[in-house]
Amino acid sequence: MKLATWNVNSLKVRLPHVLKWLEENPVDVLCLQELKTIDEKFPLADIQAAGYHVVFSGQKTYNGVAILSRHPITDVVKNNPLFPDDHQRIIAATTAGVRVVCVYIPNGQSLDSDKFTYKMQWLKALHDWLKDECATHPQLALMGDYNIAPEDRDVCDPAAWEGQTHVSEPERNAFRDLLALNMKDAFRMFEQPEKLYSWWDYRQMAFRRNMGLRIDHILLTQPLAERCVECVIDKVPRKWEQPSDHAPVVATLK
DNA sequence: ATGGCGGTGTAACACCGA
Repeated sequence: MKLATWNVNSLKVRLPHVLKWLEENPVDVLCLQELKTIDEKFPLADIQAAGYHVVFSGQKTYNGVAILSRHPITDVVKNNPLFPDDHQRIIAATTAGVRVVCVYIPNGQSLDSDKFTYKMQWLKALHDWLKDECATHPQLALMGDYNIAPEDRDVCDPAAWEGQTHVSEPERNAFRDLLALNMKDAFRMFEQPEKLYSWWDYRQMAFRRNMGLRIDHILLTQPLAERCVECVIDKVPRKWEQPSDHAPVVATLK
């Protein structure tokens, strides 16, 4: 069984990429972030025609998340019940026996901004909610765009990023707090190539120069971690025409 | 130091992302 996550940066623009990628990578579950579209404009028929069940929570212009699955989807929750939020950044559901929590964690902009305060409050509320969710659902996967590079080895140029959002100690502490809910970063369970990232800026030919960050993650509770045999970042669709700036992350469970 | 690029909304540029 394969679980994947991908920030598509506009599903309207990236639908052909998603369909092509799913054809080549028929994963069981795919979490999407940054749909940037209202629910009325969600390409439901195209996704269903590709053989997927789907649930989604969108809004105009920003944010928006979805869960696609080859298996029936039940018990859908939109947003964190502990954190009233105008942004559509969380959708959770049960499929194939797994509680899938799809997140688009706030960017944070800069450490002295109101958006950073929002990010940290959002992360604390996520932790508090997941504490209960993990107890209720022992087989839980927290997947999405975290906008956090957990360690310096997840950053192309740590010196250049110092003092910026995504790499700060408060954010990294929040990431460790999630791991402390007895979850494993699937990517780090295995030997990995050095300098492998999941996001590269559109500017300055950052992808060709591999100037990236690893900010998209799959965290697995212990029972799922025990089943996990591989976790990869697929850089292939980042090379396609008009790509998302993020690459999919894929975990394989036995 | 600033803006690079790309998407959205809207119809020339502002806002946002990371």
